[in-house]
Amino acid sequence: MNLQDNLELQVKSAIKTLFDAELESVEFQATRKEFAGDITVVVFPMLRVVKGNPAVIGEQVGQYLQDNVAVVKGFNVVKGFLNIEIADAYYVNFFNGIKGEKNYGFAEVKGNKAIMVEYSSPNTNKPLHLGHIRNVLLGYSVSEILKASGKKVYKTQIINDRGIHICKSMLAWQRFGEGESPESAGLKGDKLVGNYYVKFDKAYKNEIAELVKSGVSKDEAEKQAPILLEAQEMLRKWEGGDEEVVALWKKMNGWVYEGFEKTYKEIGVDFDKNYYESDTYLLGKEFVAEGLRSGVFYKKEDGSVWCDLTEDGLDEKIVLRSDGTAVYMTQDIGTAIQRIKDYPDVGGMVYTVGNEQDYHFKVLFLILQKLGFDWAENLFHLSYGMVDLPSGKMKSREGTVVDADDLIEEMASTAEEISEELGKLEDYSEADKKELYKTIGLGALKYYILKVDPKKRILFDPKESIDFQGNTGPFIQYTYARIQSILRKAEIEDISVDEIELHEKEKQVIKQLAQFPEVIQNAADQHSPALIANYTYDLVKEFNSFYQNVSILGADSELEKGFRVALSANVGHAIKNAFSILGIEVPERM
RNA sequence: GGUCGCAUAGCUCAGCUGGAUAGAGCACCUGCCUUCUAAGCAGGCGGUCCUAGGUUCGAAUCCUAGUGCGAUCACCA
Repeated sequence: MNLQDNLELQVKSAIKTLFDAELESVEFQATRKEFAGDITVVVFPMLRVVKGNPAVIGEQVGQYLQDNVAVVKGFNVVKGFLNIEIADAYYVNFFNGIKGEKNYGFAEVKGNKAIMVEYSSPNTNKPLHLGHIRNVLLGYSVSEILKASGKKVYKTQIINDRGIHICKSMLAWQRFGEGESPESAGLKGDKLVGNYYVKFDKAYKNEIAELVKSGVSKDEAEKQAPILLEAQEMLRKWEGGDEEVVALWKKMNGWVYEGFEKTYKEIGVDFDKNYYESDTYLLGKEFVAEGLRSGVFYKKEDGSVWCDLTEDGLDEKIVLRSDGTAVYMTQDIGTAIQRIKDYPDVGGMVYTVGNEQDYHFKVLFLILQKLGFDWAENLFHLSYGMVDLPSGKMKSREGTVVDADDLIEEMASTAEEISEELGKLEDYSEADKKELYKTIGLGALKYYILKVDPKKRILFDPKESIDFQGNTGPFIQYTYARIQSILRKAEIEDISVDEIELHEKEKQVIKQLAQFPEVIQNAADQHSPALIANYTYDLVKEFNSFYQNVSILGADSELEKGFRVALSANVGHAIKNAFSILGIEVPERM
């Protein structure tokens, strides 16, 4: 039983004994630094069942605890706050319990239901950008956090491989490409296809301008531009299975997938399974027909199929066009069902998608419930805020995007500049240096994005580079590296320490360490890597303060030295584990 | 217009189910490298927690209204 649970029981029995009253719960908080004590009981809520002066009640409860609980060695009362001092032995004992535990913080997998996390849903007509990076980092981290909290997790993505967007790139390539390929151009496939998407847009705009000049209204021109009509025709051909179009579609999508794979690999994320909308939209259609039979949906005169959600406070939603073709919703219905078919142990799903789609997912979940799937109760939209630039939204067509690959490279080269300046890596090989710069650069980027609450939007200014000092990834990596340095030098056998007087800084570190498992559970419940990031930062701050104020290798006794080395090692494990569920690597040196 | 989200120091962000004098980092200012890596430590400066009401012993936190910003309400995805 942990300290707080134990104290809760004791406080309850104190109230019972002293005042013959029943307490529902006890409110605890960490004791503020300016007061003596380790944990604080808030007396005010007790006034509901015990009448009296909170300071006096605090005194009495405090005395009771001191008399009856071994680990309570003292107390003081400030206003309605009972500050309890805990004996060092408790913390030493706790530490001995977790000493050397490499997996500290991680829970065992329990239950037989798995969660599927979707965390990427790219269109195949353009490369990944900073917005995708946030999406991917968030989802990957939430997957790892869920695993660490004891859940079985499948990671997946949905690739939006069909539709007018890819036809535009295909058409532009046909027209202007002259057979260009990633190999011939020396370009990543996604970049190449993205270029043709931009080329399409240029040609399209030119045609609109021409039409407007010849007297057509702008609205009309946007609808009539020949190149657009041709792209639409191409989409129809694709849906009709036209061999030539399908072959081109396969070829260009293949280029894009290769490019995506490279980027994912650079970022360091992976998927257990990929889904393609071209595979799942048909299943969606089947279930629309099914829903039509069961009365969940209804058909309008023009043949389009709708779901009436007005009773749920929402609007009517189209699930199938009048010409019988699928809409976004159709595909998502199909994809969800397909996933459960493929993985019957999945009991819930998490969709990592931007908050611009809040409404869409509200509707999707409701429709799946109406269709009667029991797992539809356990769907969660992990909705995150957009990443905006000072100039506003990122737009691929207008070239105002921060490209994912470029950004990762820039981060590494910033890390290189800083490292070179500090000059601590003289004896490193070029290859090792390069590896390290990548670790640090990516660490900075990932931490920068993950430390903020997912639902808040991020304003990213490319001119102001991401920090490497203070509350940053590299700061935490640096602390880890210093710990490893100590461990390399320590040459200490495993010493068991039962009785030792703790230095204040040591106690603070142990307290912080003790919270880790709970923080993971919290982060899992709230789907928030930010909680992990902030926790890690606090832990590292405590450790650094300890490190700078207390000599570890120069401790007065072998016993103390051994204890401090072991404590440092455990902080190292916690940092490494915390960062691993953020998807960030830690270096042995830096 | 309806709905949803956000608003805390000059900037970037914490603040858990309501609890003590609202915390960090960056920036600015002071100290600390002859001792385990100074990407660090110790300290200083800096706040109308958007506004107004309400609930409560107690509100940055909960409720109501308003303001500002963003998103969304397509036979687009």
